[in-house]
Amino acid sequence: MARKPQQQHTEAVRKQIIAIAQRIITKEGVNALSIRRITTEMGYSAGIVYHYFQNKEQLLACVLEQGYARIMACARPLDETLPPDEAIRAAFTGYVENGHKNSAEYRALMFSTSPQVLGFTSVLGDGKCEARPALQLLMGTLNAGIQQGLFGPCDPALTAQAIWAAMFGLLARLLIEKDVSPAQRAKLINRQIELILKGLRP
Amino acid sequence: MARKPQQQHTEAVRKQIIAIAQRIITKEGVNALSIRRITTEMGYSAGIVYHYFQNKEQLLACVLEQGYARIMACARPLDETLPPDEAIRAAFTGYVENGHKNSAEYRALMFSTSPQVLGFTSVLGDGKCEARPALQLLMGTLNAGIQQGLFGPCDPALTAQAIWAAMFGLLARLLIEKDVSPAQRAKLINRQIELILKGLRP
Amino acid sequence: MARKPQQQHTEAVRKQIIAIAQRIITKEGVNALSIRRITTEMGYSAGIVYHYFQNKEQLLACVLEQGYARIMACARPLDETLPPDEAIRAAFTGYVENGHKNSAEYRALMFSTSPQVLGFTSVLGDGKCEARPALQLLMGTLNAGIQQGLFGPCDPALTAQAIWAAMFGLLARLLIEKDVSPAQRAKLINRQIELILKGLRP
Amino acid sequence: MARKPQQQHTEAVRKQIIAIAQRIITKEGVNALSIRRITTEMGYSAGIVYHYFQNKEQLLACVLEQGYARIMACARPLDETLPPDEAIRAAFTGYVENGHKNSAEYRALMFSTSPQVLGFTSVLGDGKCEARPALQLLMGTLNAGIQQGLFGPCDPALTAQAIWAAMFGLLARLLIEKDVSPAQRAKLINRQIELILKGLRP
DNA sequence: GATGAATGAGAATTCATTCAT
DNA sequence: CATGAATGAATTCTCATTCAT
Repeated sequence: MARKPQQQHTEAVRKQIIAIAQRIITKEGVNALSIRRITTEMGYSAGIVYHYFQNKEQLLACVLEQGYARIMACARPLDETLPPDEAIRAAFTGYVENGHKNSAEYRALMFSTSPQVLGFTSVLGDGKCEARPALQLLMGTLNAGIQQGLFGPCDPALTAQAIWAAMFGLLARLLIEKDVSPAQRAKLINRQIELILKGLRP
Repeated sequence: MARKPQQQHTEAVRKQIIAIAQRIITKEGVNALSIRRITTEMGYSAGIVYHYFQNKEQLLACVLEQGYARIMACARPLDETLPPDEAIRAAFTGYVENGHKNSAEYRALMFSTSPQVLGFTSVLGDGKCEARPALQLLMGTLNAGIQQGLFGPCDPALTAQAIWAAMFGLLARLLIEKDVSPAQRAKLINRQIELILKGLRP
Repeated sequence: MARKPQQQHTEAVRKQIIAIAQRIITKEGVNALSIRRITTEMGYSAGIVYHYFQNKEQLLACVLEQGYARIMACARPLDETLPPDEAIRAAFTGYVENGHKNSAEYRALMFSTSPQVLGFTSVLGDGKCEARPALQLLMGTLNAGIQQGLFGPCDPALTAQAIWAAMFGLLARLLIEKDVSPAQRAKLINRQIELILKGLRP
Repeated sequence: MARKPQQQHTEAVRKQIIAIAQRIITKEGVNALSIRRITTEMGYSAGIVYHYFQNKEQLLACVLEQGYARIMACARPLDETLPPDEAIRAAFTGYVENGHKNSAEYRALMFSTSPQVLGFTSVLGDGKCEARPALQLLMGTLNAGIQQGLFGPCDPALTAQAIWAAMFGLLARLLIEKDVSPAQRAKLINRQIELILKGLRP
């Protein structure tokens, strides 16, 4: 009977740690994150973090994993009722805009070379297309397009990776170069998608 | 009379600082860079840096600027004697392979959000195509291709930026995900360029 | 009725704590011992220790006491069927070799200045010979040797302490200087015992 | 001109660090030594230590080296004008009494297993007798005694090590067991030396 | 121009211990 | 009996920076 509120509290503190860490990263980048800052902001002592996490590294991994989940939850998935090309256009427009909104978090996540983070962000490896839901979906859409004669024949795995890398590149630079105007951003997104879709033509 | 050799010496020390910093970054990444390490390796005392640079930040900017110059110098420029599509293929293959070789330095450079660094690495802004020699060249090649009927009509500035972003995205992820096999890397590069070139067709 | 199994359990936990602490000390030295490590290895929470012991210090004293008992149990006692000189030779050879095997534990024990530990490890005080079974035995052997004319007359208590200190010194330094070869170790042990036995001659 | 006082000051601070460290060790043992404590007592900031020493370990080694030097300087060396047995008696009486006076320091030194410290405290290894001046002297005295017919023939190196270990053992236990009365201490020292000298007889 | 002393802030971790539950 | 949350003090060490000399 007494356990539930306790558990809730426990979970709450853990979540609070993650939340504050997330906020710091989002606002000031991953280098600004320190155990001390988190706990000071919480009004707790520094040691408490080691109650809930083994390491700073592990804590960071959790934070980024949560961030990844959030981003993925926000991302409009490929709409399978649309024609493949329209689906791709819609999904990636959403993807870039969404990433742009969660700028710092996305950057911390997608630029991280930590093995733990790469565990769910890496996409280029041979066979990664099967491991990543997003890429799998994209591959499916490509296959559909090919069967419908909308797209020319191609290796769908490699192509999915190429498309993903291209869109990532645009988003990455938009995050790095902060002062691109919204109008220019929209134009770039459109042009990028256009280029890709034309590249897929039979 | 005595000033010139003095100035030369001054310049030499400055260059040495930058060179060592560059080496550290190249070998061990930007986080391994510390004033102490630089000066210790030089056999000087730490304070010396503040005679030549205001800040660590400013020093870093200088280092990266030099790095940028070096990378640009290494990059195979667009070969204007080749047909435009071949020129693009050759240039970007070289670009990615080259960036992959200077991994840490390239990453420090291209992922930096420092205004000073962005001063010569930003590419997405409206009008940036005229400011960046590399993009200018690419734009020229695109124009040539369009005139030759190889490429369909398009906004060459926007297209150059899109192409550049796409290739950057691939390189960026190759740098982040360290364990992509050379074979897979080659395939990805090829597929990416193929996709782009097909996207340019009339 | 329910108390007895409870008490048994209580005792069992206490023993387990001591056993694990002993293992840690034996393997990694006394500095590697921490409450957390003990309880983690037990699958208990850290607080549990304070149900069974007042302090880390007190816990440590208990551990060392047990260790002392074990070492004493292992030590080949003086064989009263042998001639006194042979008995001494055999016992101390065994003593040094045995201490060398349980290196870390022996060191933690014999170098400890904690009053609690000294309660059963001190040997030099006036009258300690009667309080320490090991010294008592040695004294008996000396007396036997004297009566048999094997050893010259002497104060047996003082002599037992001197002999013990001499052998302790050799063992102590063997533990401190880790890289003495087994051959050299054997030679030193022999020489030490030889020196002592000759010193006892009439 | 300005350099000398500077150098003097530099040296002074270094010495002060060592002196305070020495005092802490002497008073409260080697485990009580911390960088913070040293610098706080000096009225300096903690970082200063790393100006003068690379490590805590290195600092400790310096402290102990100094301590070793001091102890050695205090130790009455073997008096070569005395007959060998008298020389040994005098030297070791002085050695034990002296070690007893600098109790904690001696303990920190002689019980340390740090390689750096063992570099000048180890004595048991094969050939160490040639490397340690003190042992060399003792060996010389033994040889003299043998030639004079005072001592029986023996391996002088091994014997020197054995004697040294025996006396070390007595001193070590005197340091560990703090409450041995001066009278008992004197008796023990005498008995120990007696035992050894008798052991050396032909 | 160059040094070396010195700082102060901050980094991650570890630990023994307490206490309400 | 046992837990788990929490603390607070301690640990070594690193770093950018300043400044008198």
